Amino acid sequence: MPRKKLELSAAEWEIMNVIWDAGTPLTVREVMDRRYPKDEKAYTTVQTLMNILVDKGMLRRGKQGIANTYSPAVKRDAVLDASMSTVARRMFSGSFGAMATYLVHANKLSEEDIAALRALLDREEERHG
Amino acid sequence: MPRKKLELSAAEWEIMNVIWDAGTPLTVREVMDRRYPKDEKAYTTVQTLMNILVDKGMLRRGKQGIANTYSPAVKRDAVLDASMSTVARRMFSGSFGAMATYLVHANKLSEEDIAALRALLDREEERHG
DNA sequence: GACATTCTCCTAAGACTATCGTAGGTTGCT
DNA sequence: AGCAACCTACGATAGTCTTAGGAGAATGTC
Repeated sequence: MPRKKLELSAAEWEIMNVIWDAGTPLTVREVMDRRYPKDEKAYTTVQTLMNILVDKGMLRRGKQGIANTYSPAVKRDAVLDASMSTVARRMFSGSFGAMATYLVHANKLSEEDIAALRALLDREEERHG
Repeated sequence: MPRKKLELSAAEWEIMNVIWDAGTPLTVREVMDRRYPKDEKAYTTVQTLMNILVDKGMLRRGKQGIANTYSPAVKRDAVLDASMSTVARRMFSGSFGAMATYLVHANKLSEEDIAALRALLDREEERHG
């Protein structure tokens, strides 16, 4: 049975990001070309990882000629939500507010980031009354 | 040799949080009492984890009678910075701004969180001119 | 002194991750 | 038909994470 946990390792994130960005199904070769053009990882390593991602229910396998193709089986936002919840739980006692505070407080945001964030907050407030 | 990477696994975060919160050196038993009062983990498991944390340079070992005591060797903020940078790199193409946007956009913040965040932004802006 | 308790230290199994090699199938060119 | 290029499937290895048991030292109690 497919596993349920919507969590990804570092290497898995790299690959999922390529595939989410692509918008169309990709082969192992295409992921290689885009993400590891200098063979930073072996072809078979990427292949193995992508097969694991199928097992995890993250990717869906298709066929294009002889080659397997892979497309997302879950939305990036869903994985993002699950992963960020885990981060919040581990590092901020479960509080997303504390995480936001950290970002501002720890000087992680540029001037532009701050301006954009403020604008976003204004818009949100308006939307919700 | 001590390792350098300022990264923690899930179980390691649990323990480090207890010790950072305490403010004083703690024994394995004390960590057990505070975090696993119902023996959710075996004593020796916690002990092993704490020894690993010493190896990683996260904890410093002391003595209190026969028992070892453990205190933080690194500041929580330093580990938070390193870990959040990793998260940003993996999940938000390295952008903390994108992470902040996500928090607001994905409805992860309560009314209070948003108000507090806005106040914080105001104060920051004032501080920097 | 004997016994229970409480430590420490050492060891290790099981799962997951990351890495890659090898064997063998398809395709297409000459 | 033969060969190179490319693909898949499978297996092997090493490392980390999580968990915990067992041996043996120190301490407290009777």
